[in-house]
Formats: sequence, structure tokens, C-alpha cells
Amino acid sequence: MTLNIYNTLTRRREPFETLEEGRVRMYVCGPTVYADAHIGHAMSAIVFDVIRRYLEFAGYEVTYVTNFTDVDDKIIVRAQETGQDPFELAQYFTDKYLTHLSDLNIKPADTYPRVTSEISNIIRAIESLGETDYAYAVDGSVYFRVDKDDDYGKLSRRRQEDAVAGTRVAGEEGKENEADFALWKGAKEGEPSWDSPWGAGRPGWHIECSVMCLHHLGEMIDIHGGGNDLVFPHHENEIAQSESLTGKPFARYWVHNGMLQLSGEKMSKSIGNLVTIDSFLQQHSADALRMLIFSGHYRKPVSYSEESIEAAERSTARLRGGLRPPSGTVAVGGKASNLREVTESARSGFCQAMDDDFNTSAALSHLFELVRAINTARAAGISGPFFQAAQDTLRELAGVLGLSLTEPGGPEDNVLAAKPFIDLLVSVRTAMREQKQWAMADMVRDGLAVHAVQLEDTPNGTTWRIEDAR
RNA sequence: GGCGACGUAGCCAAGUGGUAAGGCAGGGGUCUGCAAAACCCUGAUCGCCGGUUCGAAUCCGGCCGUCGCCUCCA
Repeated sequence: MTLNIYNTLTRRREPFETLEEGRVRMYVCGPTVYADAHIGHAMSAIVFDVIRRYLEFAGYEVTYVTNFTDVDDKIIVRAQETGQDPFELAQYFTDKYLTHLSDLNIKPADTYPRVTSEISNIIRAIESLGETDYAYAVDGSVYFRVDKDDDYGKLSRRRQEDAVAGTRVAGEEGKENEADFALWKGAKEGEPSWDSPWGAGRPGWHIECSVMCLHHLGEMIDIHGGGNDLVFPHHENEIAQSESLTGKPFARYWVHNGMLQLSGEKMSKSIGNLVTIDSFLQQHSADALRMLIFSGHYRKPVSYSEESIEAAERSTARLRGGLRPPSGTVAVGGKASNLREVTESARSGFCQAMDDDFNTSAALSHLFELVRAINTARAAGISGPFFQAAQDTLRELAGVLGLSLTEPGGPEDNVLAAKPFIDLLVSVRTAMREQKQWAMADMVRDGLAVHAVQLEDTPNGTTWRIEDAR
């Protein structure tokens, strides 16, 4: 059983081998913090969270680094529009994003480097590139000399002529070659800047990631991730910088997630077709977003719609249902040993699917099989160690996918205060049912249902739960 | 225009050579005082055309359609 990962660099699935035995160094490109993050950002974070969780599950020690771009044109423009300090603006959205990551049940990274805290390293790297002629300065800016880099374009499989045709980047006069990109941008009036050998300025977009990787993970890393919209130019340029700097292959596996789409188009800030993480979480659970993403493959686009997220919400509830307590006392027998078999096959099937380039959709199908077996066993009165083991496995494997399988969080908290009253109504209703006063009993049940409290009469008494997050 | 991805039941979607996982929705049934939950049964020959093969959703070619990158972007 070996893990295979699709590598954008080679365009094929490759057996996963780490640089260092038992250890994985991974870097994932984080957001530019100038506005509220949307669920497309969440998708990327979730995809790499699962990759990280699965690697850890498989026994690797993972060092996970993801960055914040906290200085760039958009932040500056936004700050000027709103009259804020650009650093405060970036800090605000950085904090907010960290909160989102936590709300989305994404495991914290080992380090969250930011551009503004890496300036001196960045300057040193640019100087070094200058010494080897990979970089040249023009009017206070520094550019990377693409022509000097023989294998430039190997990630995106783009020839320079293709890239340059029809492209014209304003404000970068003086470049030797249209394809050259900025390592350091000379400061304009009123922009945040740092002193450098080339005068006041700030880092270009791509150099930050190269340097942060180098600084926090080393010259070579195992996995470099991000959205597939970063393949060109961002990751292409990162490779150019890093490998020109160290002379070594930068990242072993380049992993890219597909785009989240809304009404047939990529969700993005510039198009404006987005759902912020804020507004998403007000209506839906973090688990549902994961389920939506996992229903397909991480490299393919995912369509977001009210319909698709509702379906994901319901399928999450189905998984959750597998964790309901047993109702009987039978510990052994044919049904119990069948449950044990399904538990084992679900586990191996899950791993097999995940080993195949993180095929979450196939992996999930095994969880659903396990749920069905658990439900069947419960109905047959099974409890005891096999039942326990089955639920533990479900919880564990769902955990590898980062699914919490807890009841919808928001309303549950609000419900806490109402709990004694709901319990009271339920017990009154139970008394009514004992006297076969069905009409009255139904009235109570329907009345509670209006407030999203769903009653269920079982042989062991009546239970209730909160039906939906809305 | 260049590079790339995709097109599977009502919807989402796995499956890369041997007669199509799973989820949601729908229909029928069991259970239930009635419900709910659960369980059982129920649906597609895989965009179109041609080719390779004993055999293709899966390989090759063409066409149609959708999407991404080529400018900031997870």
C-alpha cells in the first residue's frame, strides 16, 4: 500500500517518497489579506489540511507552513480607499482568517510566516540572485532575468513566447525582457516601504514564498501546494527563484487544487461571485463544506450552489447518524461479526482510496458502507466491543478527513438554555402517549419541529435533536 | 491565439481496457399509534462521430460543449 500523488511538475501520479525518512516538509500558499476570505480560499485550506492529516495518519511527521501575503498592491489600494493603515488592514484580515481556519476545523500550521517579518531574508535572497546575474536592478526595482534560467516554464509547460504574447505589464518599464518579473518593487509616493540596497521598496509577490520556504523548511521541500490558478506565474516564478538561488530542485511534489465555482465560474474576488466564509458559516456547517469538497476530486472544479451544499449537509447528517448509541445488548453472533468485517474492509478501502491521490470521494463511499453496517447492527440490537470498534473507526476515519461529526454548532449553543424546557415537553408528551392521547402528543411534536427540534420515538424512549442550522 | 482540464443516471460524483462505487432527491416496502430515523427494493451503457482491440466510459483521431491559466487570484 503506497501513497501516490499527482505531481503537476511531471503531470502524472508518482509514488510518494520523502526527502527525509518519515518526515514531510510542506508549504501551502496562503491568501493575500486585503478583504474577507471566501469559501474558495477555504476549499484550498481544507484540501491541504486533509492531505496533511492523511500523511500524519499514515505515520509521517509533517511540518506544515502556510503564509500570509501582508504587503502588496491590493492591500495598499484598499488601505488608501478606506483611509486605513495598510499594516493594520492586513493584520485585521490575517486575524480574521486565522479564526476562520479554526472554525473550519483546519489544523494549525507549524508556522505562519508573513512577508513583513521576512524582509531582511528577502533582501538577502535578492542580493544573492544579483550576484549570480539572475537578477538586475532598474530604477530602484529588481527583476528576475528569465532568459538566464534554462528550464523556466517547466511547471506550467509554457514557452516564453506564449507567455509574452499579448501581455504588457504597466509600470515596469526598463525590463530587459517582457517575461522578467519583479523581485523588488521600488516604492512610489506614500507606499509602505523598507530600505534596501536599491532604495526604498517592497518585495515582489513571488520572492516571498521562495524565501519563506527556504527559511522555515529548507532548500528542498517535499510538497508545495496551492490553488491551480497559482501554477503560472506564481509557482513557476518561485521555482525559478528558488532553484537559481540554491542550485537544487525546490519542491518534489507540486500539488494543486481545482477551483470552487459559483454559477459556472471560478469564485473570485475580482469577478465578485463569492460567498464569504463568514456568511457561509452563518448558514452551514464546516463539515458540510468538507463533504461538498470531498464528494469530488480535489484537482477538479467543484460547483457550489444552495442545492449542492444542502445535499452535502444531509449526507453529513447521515454520517453523523452512524454515531448514534446502540439500542440493544447483543454483543456477539453473526450480525456482530459481520459488523467487524465491514469495519475492517471500510478501513482498508478508505486507505486504498486515499492512497490513490487522495480520492476522497471513493474514501467516503467506504464510510457510508460502514454507517450502513452500523445502523443495521444497531437495529439488530448489537452493542459491545464490535459496535464500539465500528463507531471508533468511523470517528477516526472521519477525523482524518477533518470531519467533526458534531451536531450543528451555532444553534445548539442557543438551544442549551431551552434544553430543560424541551425535556419537560418531551416527558409530558410521553405521558400523553402512554394514555394514547395521540392528537395532543402530535401537537407537541409538530410544535417543537417548527423550532427545529426533531423528536424521534424509539423503543427506548423519545430522543430529540436539532434538525438544521437554519 | 497559446497552454491545460473536463463532459458518467433528475442533481453531485468515483471509476483509465473486461459488461458502471457512493451521496442527495424520487418511487415502492418493512418498522411506527402516526411520524422521524433506520433498513430492504427500485434507475444510467458513460457528449457526438469514427478508429484500435476478442472486448472501451476507460486507448487514438475528429467534432460539439463547459471551465481554468496566459493580468491580481486559493
